[in-house]
Amino acid sequence: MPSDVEPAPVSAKPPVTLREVAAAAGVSVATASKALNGQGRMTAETRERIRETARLLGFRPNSLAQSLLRKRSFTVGLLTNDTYGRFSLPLMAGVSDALVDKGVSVFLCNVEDDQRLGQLHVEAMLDKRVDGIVATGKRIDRHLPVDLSNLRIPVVYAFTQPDPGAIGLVSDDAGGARLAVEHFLRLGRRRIAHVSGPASFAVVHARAQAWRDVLKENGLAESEPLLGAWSEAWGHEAVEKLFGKADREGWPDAVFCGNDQIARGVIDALRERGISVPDDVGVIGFDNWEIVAEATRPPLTSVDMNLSTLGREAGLALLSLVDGQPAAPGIRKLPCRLVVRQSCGSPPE
Amino acid sequence: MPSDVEPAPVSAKPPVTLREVAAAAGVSVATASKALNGQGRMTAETRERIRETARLLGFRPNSLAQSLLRKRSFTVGLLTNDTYGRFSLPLMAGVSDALVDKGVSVFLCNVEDDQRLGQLHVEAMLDKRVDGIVATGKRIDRHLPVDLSNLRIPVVYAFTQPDPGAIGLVSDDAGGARLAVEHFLRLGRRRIAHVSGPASFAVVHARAQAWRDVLKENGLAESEPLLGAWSEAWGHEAVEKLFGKADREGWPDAVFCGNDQIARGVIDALRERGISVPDDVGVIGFDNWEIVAEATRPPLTSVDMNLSTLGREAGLALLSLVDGQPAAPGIRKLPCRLVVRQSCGSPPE
DNA sequence: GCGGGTTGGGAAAAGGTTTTCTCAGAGTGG
DNA sequence: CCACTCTGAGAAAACCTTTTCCCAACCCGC
Repeated sequence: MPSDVEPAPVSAKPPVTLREVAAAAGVSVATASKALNGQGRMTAETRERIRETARLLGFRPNSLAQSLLRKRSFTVGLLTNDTYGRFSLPLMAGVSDALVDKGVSVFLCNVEDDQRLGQLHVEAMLDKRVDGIVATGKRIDRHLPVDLSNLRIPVVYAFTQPDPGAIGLVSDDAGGARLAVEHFLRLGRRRIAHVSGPASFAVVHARAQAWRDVLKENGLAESEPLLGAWSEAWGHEAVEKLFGKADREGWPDAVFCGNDQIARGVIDALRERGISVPDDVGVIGFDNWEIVAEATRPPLTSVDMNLSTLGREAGLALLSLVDGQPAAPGIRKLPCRLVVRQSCGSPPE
Repeated sequence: MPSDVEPAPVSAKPPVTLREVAAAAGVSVATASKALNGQGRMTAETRERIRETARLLGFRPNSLAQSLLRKRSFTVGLLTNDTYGRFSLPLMAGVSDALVDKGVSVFLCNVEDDQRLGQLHVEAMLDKRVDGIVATGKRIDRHLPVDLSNLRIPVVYAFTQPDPGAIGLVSDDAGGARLAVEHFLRLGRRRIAHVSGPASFAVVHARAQAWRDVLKENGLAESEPLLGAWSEAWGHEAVEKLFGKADREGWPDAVFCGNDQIARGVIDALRERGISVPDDVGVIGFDNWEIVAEATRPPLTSVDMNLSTLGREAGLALLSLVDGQPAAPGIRKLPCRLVVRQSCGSPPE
């Protein structure tokens, strides 16, 4: 028999159990358990000896067994249909971040827009006894393709349409839009246009309304927002509409865009027309998608929805729900944040 | 007592157990278990009755208990440090897709580049008795900030540097580069430049070498690749270097870029110089990041690394490892695919 | 009617942990 | 020396399912 010189864990060595620790320390499993969990009464000496033994043996409790008993799996599910992860990932990072300290892990499931897949994943989660579910999506005004309304376990909705009576966390789109428009105003801009995405999105209306409100509050002329697609191409088109007329006096001196891609299109189109950003026109985007915002020339000032904070809040909310603390249902809006780069110029002295 | 009219599951009703099913069907738990799993011997009538009872009660077996017994949790961990998910998400989609049919769920953990976080997550996974781990990252030539080499459970590396003796799956970068350069050649392009990322990346060398090889094989003049950053800005700069000289004869008629962002910068810069893509110069990118590739003007032909296939293969490989089937260690390269859009023009008649 | 095979189903252990209950022994006061 | 209270630790149940025996009853042929 080869002398077991030390490491070489042959890959198939079963984990050490509490029973083995107890045997090695010369106590019962009950005592061992209590020693490691700081429960029960025993001499400090005994407790320490058991702990030391456990450490030496590399004992790690089997979560499965614990979960079975405690009826808590210390696991939550994160459901999303955001394939590209543009929104899900920061959100997931937040959720995960909020939970990792408490020893809670996250099942991430992308259900696309597939009912069957959604059903499948939710059932898998339920079978694995997740403690709760965070539902998230790629837009605020649509449900995921699954029904989470009668689930026996808590559900928190983040950045997706919540079921009635549930807890939902979304970004404060109106507030975000205000941030942008007011930033323009502070910089002395007065003719502020708004170019946004399809009218079918709720956020488009929320942002447009806030834009209008701020203009009105400041006694400025209101106009119609330009609604189109969430694309660069639409940004180009919109510039054509806004700056196509010969009358330079009618040109805006600021464009607030519904997302960063539109903003990028706008900035590119302006440059092609020889209109300077930010000297002639300021531009603000929405989403603060760094990969886009930092690549525009000049880098794009943009509204950040603080998705990772949203995720963190969602995680914490779910956790307190899991702990049985009641929480008021309804939609909670979390503030956005303006990330200033160079597409708006500096404030006047 | 309110008549239990039907739904209204009061949120806190414990799941129905096998014991309850057995009681309701008037059999023992053993028989019930066997009936539901198609094991054991009993009259078809009994089996059917038990199944019907289970269905009626909405019984779903407790995965935790099953896992405890079978020593398989039907759960795998996916470790990544790719915060933006540019690479991880397609990969994860593939992994998940390969596993969902087998009833296996995926823990996604982003460890950033944080040792502590990595340690934490790996231990959590181990405690939860994941059946295996897929390690993935944002570049092929770096290790994750965790040591997975002595883990007792199978590990498959996908799109990250594997430990020696382990199984790794990566994209065939050289093959992908060949695809691009040969595409140019088929279109009649002869002066093919290469603009890529930092020299510190292994893929940069692999792709550049393949580019050089294809040129040499075809008796074309070789030159040095232009190495810089993975950014649009570098694409602009590179165009300045390549097309700055007055001598038009020395200009390339094709640029093969190390990623799509560089390609985008190149295309934009060419347009600004009045050089037509694809008429004067063809451009190919790498990564096929649709969000970029479809927004360039014209849309960008790009090499796709088939990451979701990579993920799927990784998932299947892990699964067979978990099932105890031996697999040859080493790095397996999966082919890339050229996605043709409009940045290279059409083949000559 | 009886030995032997088959059939239908149950009892019990196993998996690893937590928790409640119990108990033996030690210490204390009278 | 006795009754009582602590103290430290163990036995066992519980969580839920699977699986390995095991057993009773039935059927068959002789």
